[in-house]
Amino acid sequence: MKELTIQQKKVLQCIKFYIKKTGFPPTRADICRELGFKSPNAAESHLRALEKKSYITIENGASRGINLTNNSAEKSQTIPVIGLVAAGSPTLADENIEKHIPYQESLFLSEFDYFLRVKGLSMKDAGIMEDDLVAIKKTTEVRNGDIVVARIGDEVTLKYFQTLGNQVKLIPANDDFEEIDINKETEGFFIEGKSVGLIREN
Amino acid sequence: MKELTIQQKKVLQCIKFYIKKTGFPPTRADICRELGFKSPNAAESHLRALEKKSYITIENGASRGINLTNNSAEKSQTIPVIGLVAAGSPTLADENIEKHIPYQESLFLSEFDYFLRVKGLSMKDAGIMEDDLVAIKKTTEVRNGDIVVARIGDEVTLKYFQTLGNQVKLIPANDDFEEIDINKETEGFFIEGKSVGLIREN
DNA sequence: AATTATACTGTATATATATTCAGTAATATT
DNA sequence: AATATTACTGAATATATATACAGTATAATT
Repeated sequence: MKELTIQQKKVLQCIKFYIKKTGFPPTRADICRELGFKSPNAAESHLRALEKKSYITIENGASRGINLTNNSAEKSQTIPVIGLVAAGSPTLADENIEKHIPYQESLFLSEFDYFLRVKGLSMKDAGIMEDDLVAIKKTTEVRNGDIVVARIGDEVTLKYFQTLGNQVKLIPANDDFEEIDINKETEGFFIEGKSVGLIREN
Repeated sequence: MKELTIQQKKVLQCIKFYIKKTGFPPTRADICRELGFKSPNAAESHLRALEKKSYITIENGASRGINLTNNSAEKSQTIPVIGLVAAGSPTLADENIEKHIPYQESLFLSEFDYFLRVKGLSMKDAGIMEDDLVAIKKTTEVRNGDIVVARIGDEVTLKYFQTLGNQVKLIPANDDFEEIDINKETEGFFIEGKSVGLIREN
């Protein structure tokens, strides 16, 4: 896939936007209007360049005969899967990302930012098993009873959240694990987000 | 939403197909070619009828200025959710279907046919909780250890599958529930399918 | 019985549109 | 130093296209 110039990218974006807005591709004149060109040939040349680099195909002679190729078509949105084993904050940095999976906006009731791959069985009684993917929404606003991603220093865990005053309890859903009691203000303590859903691939 | 005539449906289908094929809407002449009309006005009148019934919008003066409305746009594929409480086989009959949810082909590793809404906690230790949606693949080919949808008469349950010879064990993942021992040939006993995944909406 | 909607054919035409040709200018590549 | 690529303006034009108008015919609605 050949790289596009800045102007070519603009034209490609313009085409995508126009199709989204109207349902059909733009004419040369439409592109000129959108991007401020004064000659239809400006659009024409860019289109031919995009065609040459196979971001679009052009049906010759047809009006609005522009077709986005698979390459340039908006990829179906994907969402990252992050391993819980990773030390430190579950960041979206590349090294923490296990893979990307296709994502459907309306999959869960709430929006979410990434999937966390669960390690261990500390939330077993909440039906969260090893290797499950927990959908995490990045937020610090969590309520008692929420299942949260908490970080203490480099340690990241998934636990029930329970608070009273300045004291926070991180409660596992498994008798074999110990509850964690911590002060809200403790250095290195953060609530990274909360669980809004789960998927399991058998 | 007003009903369409047979011809109008054909024209609408033709538009959808044309867009899928080429990436842009058809001209009046294109529609005539596809449907065998001899006058562009045949297409024109149908388009105006579709516009009137708000299946499409037409941008006047623009070539190929046809835009499918939300109503007529292809709905993203959905998959049915069936309540486990339903007596009898979990059929795809309307009365058993709780709702449809958007479905992404590649959501799980295996294909599946429907989601089963879980009632009760008999599979709790397998991390399957009340109201979870278990992705079910319709099949009778199941292996020891699979989580299966079994039906005995009118009773439908989700259990671990274990077999030896002609004897089948349906094993719950919860000590509070009893294992079911049954002969493969028992009248009214069926394996409806097996679990291939799970999603939970918090 | 009169009107309206459906379902076309056939002709005509203004204009929307693709596309070519002739330039200019800056930058990158060979 | 010569050539190609990018990035346009500006003008011209063949043709692709929407769309109006004049009909014909059948079925549905009022």
